[in-house]
Amino acid sequence: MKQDNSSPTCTVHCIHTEHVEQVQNHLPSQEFLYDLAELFKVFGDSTRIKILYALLEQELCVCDLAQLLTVSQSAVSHQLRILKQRKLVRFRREGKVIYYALDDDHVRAILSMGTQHLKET
Amino acid sequence: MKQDNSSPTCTVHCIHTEHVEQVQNHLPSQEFLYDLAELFKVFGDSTRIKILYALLEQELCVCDLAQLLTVSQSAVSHQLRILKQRKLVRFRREGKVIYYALDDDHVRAILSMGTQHLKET
DNA sequence: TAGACGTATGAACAAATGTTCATACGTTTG
DNA sequence: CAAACGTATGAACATTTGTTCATACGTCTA
Repeated sequence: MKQDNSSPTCTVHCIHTEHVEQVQNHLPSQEFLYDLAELFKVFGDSTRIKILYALLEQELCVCDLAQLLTVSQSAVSHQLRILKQRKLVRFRREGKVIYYALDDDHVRAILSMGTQHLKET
Repeated sequence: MKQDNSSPTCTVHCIHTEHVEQVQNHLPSQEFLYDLAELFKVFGDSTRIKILYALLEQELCVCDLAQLLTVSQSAVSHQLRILKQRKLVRFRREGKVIYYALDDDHVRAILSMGTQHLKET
């Protein structure tokens, strides 16, 4: 996250300047790349992955998820909040119970891409 | 990562047992879900995302990447090691210079799925 | 073969992240 | 309306993670 223009670390020599410039022109904005990383970060936790896979099957309440994953209600709730923020899950209230479900078809696609990569490794 | 069978946190009441059991039967193995999370974790860092996007354009050496991303050679190298471990990039040596390139077509697919999700949010 | 250069890597440190604990909130029911 | 229940949330803590710094490794060249 830091930048050091003062020291000639290596930045000066080597370097295929044309390549760098060419790539630079085709690179998406810093902001976009940052957002993209933030999105994948959400998939980068096994508890959340399990939640997503579970909801892939059917909608579930918080308690169901807690039991299914054998983690505390609090932990699940915290993770659901993150998934909610990223618009990956949605919820509906039915009395005291809150049911969560997937909010996006891309979830399925992203998970399956990851799976394919793992299988071919 | 912990489990607490002793306390009746919530686990006892509520719970749609049939739902939980049904989902449980369709859930992939813990190990697989863990590996999947580990894979996405690699995509969950903006430096690595930038590297991948850059290599999407063309093969580059470590110095090129360092300059392109304005991070130190060391930092890039550490990140490349992680990408290598996950079989996301490969490299070839040409004298002193080492060129990195994408090693997998899924990278492109995964990035584009993420992009689509961001666009629709 | 010694020096230069590009790259890799281990240790240390700072920042980010996930869980736990305690507690608050919203809804239902007696 | 008070108690019970399912869920949410803030703070604290421990772990993980990414960068930096120093240095080692591998290749080329004088």
